[in-house]
Amino acid sequence: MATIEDVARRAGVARSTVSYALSGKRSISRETRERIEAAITELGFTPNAGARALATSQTMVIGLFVQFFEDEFSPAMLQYVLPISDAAREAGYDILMVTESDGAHAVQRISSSGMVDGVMLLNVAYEDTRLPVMHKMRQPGAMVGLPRDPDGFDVFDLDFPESGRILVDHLAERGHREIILITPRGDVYERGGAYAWRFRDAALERAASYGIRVKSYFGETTQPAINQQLNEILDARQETAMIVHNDAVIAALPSVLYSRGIRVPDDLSVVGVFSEDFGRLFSLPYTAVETSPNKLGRLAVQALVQRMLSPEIATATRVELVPPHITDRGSTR
Amino acid sequence: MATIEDVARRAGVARSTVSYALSGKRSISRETRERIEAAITELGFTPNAGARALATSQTMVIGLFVQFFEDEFSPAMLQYVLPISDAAREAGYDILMVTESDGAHAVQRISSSGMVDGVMLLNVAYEDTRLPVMHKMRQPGAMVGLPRDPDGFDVFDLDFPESGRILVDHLAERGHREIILITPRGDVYERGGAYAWRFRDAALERAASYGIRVKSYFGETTQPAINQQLNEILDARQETAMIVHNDAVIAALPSVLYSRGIRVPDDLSVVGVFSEDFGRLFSLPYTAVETSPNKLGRLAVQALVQRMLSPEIATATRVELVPPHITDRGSTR
DNA sequence: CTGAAAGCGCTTACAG
DNA sequence: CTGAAAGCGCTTACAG
Repeated sequence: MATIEDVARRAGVARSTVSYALSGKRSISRETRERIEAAITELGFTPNAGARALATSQTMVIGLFVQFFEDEFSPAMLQYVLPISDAAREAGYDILMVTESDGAHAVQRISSSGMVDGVMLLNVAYEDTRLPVMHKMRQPGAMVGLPRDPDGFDVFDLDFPESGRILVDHLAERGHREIILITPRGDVYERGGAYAWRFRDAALERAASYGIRVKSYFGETTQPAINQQLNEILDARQETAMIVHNDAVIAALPSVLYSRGIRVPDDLSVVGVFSEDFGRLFSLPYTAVETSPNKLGRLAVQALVQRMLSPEIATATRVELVPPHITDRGSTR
Repeated sequence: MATIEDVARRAGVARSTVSYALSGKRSISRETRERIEAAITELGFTPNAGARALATSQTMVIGLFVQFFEDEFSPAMLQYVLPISDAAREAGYDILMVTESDGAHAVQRISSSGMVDGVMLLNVAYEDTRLPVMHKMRQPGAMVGLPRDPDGFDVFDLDFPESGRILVDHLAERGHREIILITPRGDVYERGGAYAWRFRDAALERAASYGIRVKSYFGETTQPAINQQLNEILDARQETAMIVHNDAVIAALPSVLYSRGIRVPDDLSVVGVFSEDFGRLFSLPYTAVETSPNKLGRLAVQALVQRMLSPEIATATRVELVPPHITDRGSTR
């Protein structure tokens, strides 16, 4: 591999001149620049990223920490990863994707060895074990998902309480007085998936204010348990509407309803919480709160990039709950 | 951040001694080692990855190049990414995941800057534009998916021709004489997704040898086109069996069949090509060739790691077509 | 407008 | 068993 030294020799200049030609940090005479450019082309020179990182203390890499839980539905994750990767690249950063099950250890390992300029967390739990490590590392951090202690980070999340409320409002306006609510699985609550109870508590409270009765179930996440549970729920059903806040359940819902001959919205009103892409993937004909993974991912990257560029704001805390928006697919009475 | 110099000073030894204590590449007296270890703990020292990479020419990072095509079904991709990431970590490597749409440029950029020790390609096309770059780069490469010119790389793929044959055999043995075949979308052929025609050609040839008539369709990949096409195919159907080699179509199939009252296998035999995880995700009750993304991903990583460790084999070519295996879910006559 | 040199934080022959 | 020093390939004050 050609080094900057090779280029300098070939162009008959000093290494520093080549470096400045590359960075544009000082003006170079036309002639010199052309000789350097020619040499670079002829030698096929690309600066070595490791050497550059060592000299500048900048790797131009963002660490993306993803956790996969057995009890969660994986396709949703990709919706965040892709926009994050794209947004990072647009800002000139590459993505080191880390999927180790011991997330705290992974963050520690990657941040302390200086492999990345910033850390991005996905699938954040309320008491996330990665947060203590994040607080001590020298790089700035951002995340999608609201933890208990977001101090010093950029945090983006859907406004889940408001999501719960507007779905209840939507059904209340249409006269429903008894509602089924299917939530994430119980484990998610125990693990501290804040989105689960933030959504549910707000929905229950709003329903109570209307005098609406809500029957709440922890949804399953794997087959055949999903279908079995749905059938049991539907066997016992007296309610006229259903709110589903569980990706795996809503993905399975159309076939279960078909098989039972339950028509939506004539026999049952259904609303959910999922992204447009997710809905398209599973052909879901249900009105839903859009979860905007795309938007959340991009916002988080942009905020993180800002933070990496200006250490002054490195200690500020920014929590942004994106307002929910209902996509009406006509699945309610 | 503490450096190796800080540790050396604190332990009262030379930098080199600390380095050797870290790597274990020469014996250190008990006392000295203990002093060094204490210093490391007290200072919270972790070697700087960039400096190490510069000194050793090893980054311990694998570049994973993923392409997302509009006309392909994304959830399948994650099934490869996860096992690859896990297998890499087990071997001591991290994953730089690159999703740029210009794959050739991305490989060029990452490999020439020395950010990775090896390159892994996913979603490989027959005439993959990334291959020419791969042939010129200095790092070893591996891929999942068979290109026209695999020279010098480790290539792993499902044996698609054999997959097509055993599915035809499976239906032939059960007496089917007329079969519907739904393939990937036409674009995939044009783009050079070899798995598409390798599977189809072999299936058609085997069917011909039995005197079985096959009606072949390019499947759609997005709703509502999928359902519409399926309905048209089923309206015109005279066949007794269906082979589906298209993720998006098979994911949508259960609800279409439900809605038309077509029972499997009583009214129609159905077989597909998908992984166990994929089948679980979409609750697919169909007999299928297992695509083993898990196995393919891990094999490719292991081969790549071998290659990175022993430059002697760096020029060898290894093409491994994993024999297909049918998972019988009772969806045929 | 350009060069010579120090320094980033490691590893590894070379010496003893 | 341990140290002093060169070198990996860049960037950036410092000088002119």
